[in-house]
Amino acid sequence: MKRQVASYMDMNPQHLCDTGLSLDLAIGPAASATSTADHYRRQQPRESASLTLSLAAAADDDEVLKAMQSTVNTGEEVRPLASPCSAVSSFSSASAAAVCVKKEKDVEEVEAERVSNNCRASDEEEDNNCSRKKLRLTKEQSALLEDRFKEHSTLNPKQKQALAKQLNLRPRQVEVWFQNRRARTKLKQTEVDCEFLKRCYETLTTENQRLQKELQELRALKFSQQPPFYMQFPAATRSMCPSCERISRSTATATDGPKIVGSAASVVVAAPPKSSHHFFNPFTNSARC
DNA sequence: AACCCGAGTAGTCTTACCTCA
DNA sequence: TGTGAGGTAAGACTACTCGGG
Repeated sequence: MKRQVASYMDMNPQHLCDTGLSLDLAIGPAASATSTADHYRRQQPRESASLTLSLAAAADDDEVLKAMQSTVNTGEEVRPLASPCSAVSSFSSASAAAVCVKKEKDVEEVEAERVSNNCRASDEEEDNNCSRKKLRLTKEQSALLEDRFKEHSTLNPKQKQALAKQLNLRPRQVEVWFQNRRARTKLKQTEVDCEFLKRCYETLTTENQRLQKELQELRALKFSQQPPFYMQFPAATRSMCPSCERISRSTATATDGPKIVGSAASVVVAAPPKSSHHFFNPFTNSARC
């Protein structure tokens, strides 16, 4: 998709698609990389909305957190300027001729017209008439709402009234805007969480494959050598952990062999705790993480 | 009972893309 | 080949309903 629709989300599904990432792994088969934002929203199970970052921090954790922060903090809405014609057609049932006349007007004029065409707080009758008429907030209104949202994501009745008055909107409109804004924020957060979990999944999968391979090789060695291969190593070997570069004194005793296998097998589903990350690698004759 | 909120969704608008004359 | 009009799909946005606290 080359379409460059301005989005209120920095990391919406389409964005992820553009970067070659997909969400299907993280949120299940219902959502795919090609799913639209709406599709994604609707297919997403409720449980996923409360995803927690319970996995251990990954290497790129900071990056994810940064992204989260930026998406939450900015929350800016880059809406393309509506063309004069479409702006007018959005808020009045004027004839095509009238629409064409608006082409002559500049953007500000149209913006002002949009305000005047909006349902006003004081005009109850008009409220009924245009109850389902599409309202498009002006840039100024959106900006102020965003500012208030940054301060508080919820409003008390007093704040709502004041803001509605300030924006020349109905309190109900302000209330709905905040509800939708919170929903967008939550959705965005869910997307970030999904992306983070996906990366964790990929990392663990890679690690799992590596360990499985290692385990296989260890087993092959174990059965091909008599006496057991681990007996051939000196009782104590100095080696360096390639990750933390600490010299460790690995004691390759007879009990170490099965322990290695056990360790490798146990990491299939869970990453080993960092505190006990030193173990002896018979292939490199060194301890590693 | 009234109010607010989240989730889901309908309706509307905007834009990009495609086809065709 | 270039271009403008018309149609359409997708995305964004606003507002509504409903159930729950």
